[in-house]
Amino acid sequence: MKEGNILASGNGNHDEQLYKLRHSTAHVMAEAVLDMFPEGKLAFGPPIENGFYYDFDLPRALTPEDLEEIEARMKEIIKGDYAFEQRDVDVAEAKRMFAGQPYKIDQIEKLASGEEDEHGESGARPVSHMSIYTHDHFTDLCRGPHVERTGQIPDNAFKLLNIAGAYWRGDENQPMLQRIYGTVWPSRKDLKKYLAWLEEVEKRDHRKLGKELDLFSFHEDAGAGLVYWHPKGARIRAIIEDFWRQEHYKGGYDVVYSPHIGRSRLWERSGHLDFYADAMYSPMDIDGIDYFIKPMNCPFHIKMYQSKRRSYRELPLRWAELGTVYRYERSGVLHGLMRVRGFTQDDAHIFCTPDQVEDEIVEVLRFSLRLLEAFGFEDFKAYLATRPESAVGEPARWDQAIEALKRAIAEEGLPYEIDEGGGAFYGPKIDLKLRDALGREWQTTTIQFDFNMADRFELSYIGPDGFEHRPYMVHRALLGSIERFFGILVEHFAGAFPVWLAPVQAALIPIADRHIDYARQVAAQLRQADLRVEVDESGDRMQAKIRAAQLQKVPYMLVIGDREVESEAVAVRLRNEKNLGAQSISEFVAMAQEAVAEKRDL
RNA sequence: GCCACCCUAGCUCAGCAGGUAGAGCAAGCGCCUUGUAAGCGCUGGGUCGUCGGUUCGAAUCCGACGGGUGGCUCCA
Repeated sequence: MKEGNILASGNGNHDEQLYKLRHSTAHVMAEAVLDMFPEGKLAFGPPIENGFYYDFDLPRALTPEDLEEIEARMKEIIKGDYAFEQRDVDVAEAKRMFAGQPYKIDQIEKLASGEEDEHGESGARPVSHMSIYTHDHFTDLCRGPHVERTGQIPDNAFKLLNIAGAYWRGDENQPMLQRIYGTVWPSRKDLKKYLAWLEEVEKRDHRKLGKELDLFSFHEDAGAGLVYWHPKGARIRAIIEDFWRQEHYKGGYDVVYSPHIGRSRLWERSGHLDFYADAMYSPMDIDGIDYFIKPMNCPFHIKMYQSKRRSYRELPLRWAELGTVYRYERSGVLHGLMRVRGFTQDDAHIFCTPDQVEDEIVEVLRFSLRLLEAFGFEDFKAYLATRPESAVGEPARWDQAIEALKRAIAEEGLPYEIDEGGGAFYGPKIDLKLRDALGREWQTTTIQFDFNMADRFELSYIGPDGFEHRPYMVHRALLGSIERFFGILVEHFAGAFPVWLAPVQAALIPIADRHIDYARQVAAQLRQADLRVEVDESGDRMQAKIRAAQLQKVPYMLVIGDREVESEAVAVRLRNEKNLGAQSISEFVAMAQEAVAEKRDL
């Protein structure tokens, strides 16, 4: 997950300034840290989106109190207004200067040998000189650029945010370093804006809202990463799934169901046991035969394909399934609904002839965008993932498939980036990321070109020539995982779901107990009109009932007192605090149904 | 899995120089019968994540395990 750039200036010069500011602040922080820990070892400290970090190897673990002290020291360095001075040194001098800094020496050697360039990319040319930057008494190996003087860093617009562990060079076999994340902005106002954004992120956290809105839970005593859908969460999920199913039928798909476990031979054949055994749940022994709970649905759909002879005349076959899969995710990566061990893929496999595959991929892209737009998302970006190191299939087929995916993206006019080596072992893929209401990117859709499974299972169809041919497979999930997509929706809407998704669309609020009977009658009528309603029969006063509905983010609050009973009406209040006054039941039904049909907020 | 931190009633949290637990909200009951974001009162509720250790004595100190948070690595 990447944080959105809330300044979103789109101004290249501005970005350059921010880069310098953040990079320079990282250096100032490193100096402050070394002041506190003279024996500390420096690793890398780059600027990043919205801030910077610096990795250190320190004699003890940092505490939040240390951050305050480091910040105070940083302010002094800024006040000192030291110049950032750049110069080039040769390898020998660089090694001398960083003699006590093993990570820097490592970097110098990698640069000198050409093993890595200054971006950490491999295959660079050996260099004889390298750039260093000095300010005050701190020097770092660095290609810059920096601001001219430390005094140009606004001392009231930076903040150290948190401490985290990070492996040296991102390699889990290397030492664990301590990383300090910080943020810095051109002005105090910008910093405040960013901190407010972070607060908003926290407020919308789906784990917090999930609890407050009674949508789902996890149970440590019953297993980590396994989701329990409460009635209200399940209600929303059912709506999503119903909509999904209808759209798929309309889009020329068929919906299928498959088992949750399968014999080991299935997973050997598919290659999953070779490539992903570590991430699969351990086998269970049934009558002396190993069965695995499924980490993917594809082998099952393949078995169905094989259930009879296929003709080119019935292709493409588009089989979709809301298939729940289980994967053993390492404990440290679990995160609310976003990363779980049991989840439901909105999966589908398309079996087609080689000359159909490109059209199919274009159509899947189109279909996916249409589906996601229905949930209120508008901003998408594509990522084209190419051949990973451990892959099957000849490079020529990969190249051909990648070209096909490129053409599909071009046809939809989507902006895209190449994700080098990010493909699945069985084929390249297009991932879609959407941007949510806070500007954050989330990966949902994945469309994978798979020319491996069909080979492994020796799939075939009879062509017009009467001979057997190998079909191509496209593997796709559009919402991704239903659990994760639901979490994204919760955060995107901050729990205030549009009417069509709201688990309770209207809260009926009788002012006094004598209005309860009428409220129940109204509720029955609304249910007949396919609206989801609840009558608040608690002993609370009206104000408290409104507050309760408001906190539950119920779109419509229907207040019922003597006047409404008398005139067979309801007094409509919206969750945005607008008061629409009295409406007849049919008026309200028409309004609510329209909001549902148009998938509107209210 | 790795580093750091955290785990006290359903929820949010207080209790931190070790002397066997509190608040607000929620819940149950009662009073009030109410007009657009919290009416009042009473009551019940916790083997302080689990196990082990130190101690006369542990929610409080130490260790292991489980779960979580922020990152790193990983993500078919």
